Amino acid sequence: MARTSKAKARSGCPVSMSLDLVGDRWSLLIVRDMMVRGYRTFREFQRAGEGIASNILTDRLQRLEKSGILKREPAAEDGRSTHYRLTEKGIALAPVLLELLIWGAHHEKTDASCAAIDAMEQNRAAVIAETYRRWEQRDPTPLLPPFKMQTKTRKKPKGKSRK
Amino acid sequence: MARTSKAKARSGCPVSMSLDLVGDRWSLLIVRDMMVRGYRTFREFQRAGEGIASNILTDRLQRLEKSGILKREPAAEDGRSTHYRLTEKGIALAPVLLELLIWGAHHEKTDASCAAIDAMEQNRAAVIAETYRRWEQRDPTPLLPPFKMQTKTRKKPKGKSRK
DNA sequence: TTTTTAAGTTGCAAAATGCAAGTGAATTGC
DNA sequence: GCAATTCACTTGCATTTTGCAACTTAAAAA
Repeated sequence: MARTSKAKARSGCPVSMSLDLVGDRWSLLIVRDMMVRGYRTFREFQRAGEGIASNILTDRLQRLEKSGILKREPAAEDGRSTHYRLTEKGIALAPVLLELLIWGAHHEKTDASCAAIDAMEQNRAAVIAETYRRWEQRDPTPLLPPFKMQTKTRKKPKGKSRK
Repeated sequence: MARTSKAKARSGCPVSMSLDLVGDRWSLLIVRDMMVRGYRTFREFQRAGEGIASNILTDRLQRLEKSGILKREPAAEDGRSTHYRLTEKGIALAPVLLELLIWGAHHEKTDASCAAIDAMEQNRAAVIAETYRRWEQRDPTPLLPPFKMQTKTRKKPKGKSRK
């Protein structure tokens, strides 16, 4: 059940308040899917995310909508479908995601190319600007391709996964 | 019970891997306490954090230690006490926290002074540099003062809380 | 008209969280 | 030296959140 909108603010610290909204394992992944992969539908989040359950996805989409990070709009081309779109507040999370990306790439073994990360790190402003441009123009071209999903029971395959 | 070190990586995406480590409601608050407030002991986290239960705090500290974000060292001056200290990997979260701070301050009603946030936003590199300096020199002076805690059952008092 | 598909909902089991009380070793106060 | 206090946890238990599989409803396709 989605929590009611005025649930709990733990302190007046901005970091704490930010984490009240997006401090869980899924919210920022959904925002990432919308921001850098151009995903817009429930289906896309569910299939191409890293295995979120549909009830949790429903809950997170509702919470993100309530906190003003995204909004839903009916899909023009298909009456069954809904498009989710980031608000200005949502797209403003771009720097947070970029720093999480850079940090993870430096300190964990990820599938990201070092060269690509270095390039982003050297050009943070340009990456952010391009992210905003794509959002403003509703350009759904992925900024980054999705990374391979890990299967539950086996380890990461040894081969070099992406160029 | 703290999860074993090779628990679950959900995908090779750096953002996802970062969130596997710090994507919960408490981990980044602990890092913030260490980074900008100079807190070092269990006690300080427990009292001045925003109400974390002691068993959860224990669990988070263990997890953060296992993931290499902080390390524990016995307190020289008191045999009962332990000092927690960020590693290089931990202090490297500074940009993530700074962006969360800026985002929260802009998009939520927080207790942070607008002028202070603006100053940080205009001087990100200087803020990060100062954070690193304090870490390197083990300077425990708070970079930012703690914000007021919210009580559970009543709303935020109306008076202007901090200048 | 039947079948598929999108976007959920529902029920239930398992895990994580929160709370209060308790533990044991080190330290302080007297 | 000894009782009281402090620090860093544990433990037990209730509540909440998550994960999983199956089911539903409306719209589109065949």
